[in-house]
Amino acid sequence: MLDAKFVRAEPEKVRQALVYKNCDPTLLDQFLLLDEKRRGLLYEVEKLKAERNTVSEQIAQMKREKKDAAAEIERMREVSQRIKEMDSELSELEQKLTDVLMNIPNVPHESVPLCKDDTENKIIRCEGEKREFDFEPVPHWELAAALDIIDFERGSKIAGSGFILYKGLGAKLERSLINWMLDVHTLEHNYVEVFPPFLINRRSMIGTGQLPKFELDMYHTDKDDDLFLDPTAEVPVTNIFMDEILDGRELPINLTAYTACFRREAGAAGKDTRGLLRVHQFDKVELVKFCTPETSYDEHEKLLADAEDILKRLRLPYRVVLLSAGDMSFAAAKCYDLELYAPGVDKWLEVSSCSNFEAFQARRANIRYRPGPGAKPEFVHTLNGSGVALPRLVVSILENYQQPDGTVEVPDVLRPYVGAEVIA
RNA sequence: GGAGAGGUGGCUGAGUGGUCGAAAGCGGUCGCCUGCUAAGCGAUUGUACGGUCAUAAAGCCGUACCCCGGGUUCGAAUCCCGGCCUCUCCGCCA
Repeated sequence: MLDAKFVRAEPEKVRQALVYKNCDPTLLDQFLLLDEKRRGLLYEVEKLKAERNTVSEQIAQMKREKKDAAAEIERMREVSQRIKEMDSELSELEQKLTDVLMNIPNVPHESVPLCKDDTENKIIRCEGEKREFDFEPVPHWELAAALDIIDFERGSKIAGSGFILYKGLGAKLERSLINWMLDVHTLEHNYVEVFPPFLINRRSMIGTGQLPKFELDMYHTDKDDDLFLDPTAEVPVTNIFMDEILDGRELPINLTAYTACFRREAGAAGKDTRGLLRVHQFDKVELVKFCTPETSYDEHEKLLADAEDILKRLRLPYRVVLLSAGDMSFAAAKCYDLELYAPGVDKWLEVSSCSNFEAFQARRANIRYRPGPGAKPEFVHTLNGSGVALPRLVVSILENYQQPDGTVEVPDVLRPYVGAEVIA
């Protein structure tokens, strides 16, 4: 959520954000109109409340002196009635105002290309060499089926399409990757590991910006519980400090978490759905940072480097893409995607989005810090990035490390975890 | 699932329907003092929204906030109802 004062002061920046992030541009005018109305009404009702407070005090005084206050009480009865009516009108206005504000996206950082779609995304750099094959590389679903490490049919049988059953060394590879990535981030990148709940309440989903706009993308339990299945560890981990005031001296706080992630992927039907490319449940190791506004863009680069390090250590070819405004998420101010090359499907696959949300999430989730002793609390800046998401990483490993006989070499760094040099 | 207790400021913890934004302590900040440190003394110390000012800061004025939402009342931290959460005991269970 943006600061109402910012929207008032910089309407043109907000209008631009609405246009380039493909949101309803009239939201700005709705906001300004409602805001104006609200301030007028607020002034009126507060005047009445001030009167009520003074007269109530007089009544108390008169009662103490045993004087008759019947006339004042009668008058205040009417004033209170009036206040009640105006208050309910006001809270209706405020509800509308919040609804509007909640649907206004974050403003892109000045370094972000202004474009409504992905056509102006910038490839910042490519890392690692694409492997030269002296045979025709096959897609991961063929490799996995032949090696019997993923059973797509039985996964579907249990849950539905887009749900994966890993087997044998496939399951072990998955578990190894999770453990290895967590070890790298905690032991070498200075993150603290957390293991959050996988079911999340509505308030938290609003806090990070998944709601109210994207409710249909989420799995939701029945009305009595009103809980959502974790779509990304960003949600439970960012909300750890909801409604708290952090000590500025503790910042930056770096957290990493493994969670399963659940997404309905409504509206993505038929697109890249083969094999592991787009699934409803997947594993992910996430990186989350809380920092001061002064350092958030430096921390953003560090976050990117920490995620990239995983891909470098696995010696996989990838590229770094700076997303344009229209391709970024609703809450982000700036975002880099990491895309791994997968030779079997001959595609660049997104395995991480590293975003700086500035104070957008912190304002919604009410996460503040005290810059110094006795100083006023300020909103923190929050950042997160996948470090990294598993299915497409597995795709890239299988397809890049495949051998002519259909077996797959295990990357060096994973061998102690998998306990094998080859998946055969 | 059943029974009970409770949710107060950065923290601990009092609290009477009106003089409570809220005692006290801790912590923080500023100053004094002790030649350093520790201790001591004095003062100060919540947040949000709106207004005033020049849509700067400070100041000043107002309103709201003692878990959340309703209600009673001229007036609610205080009384009533609903919800959420925490703790204890029992049940069930990994």
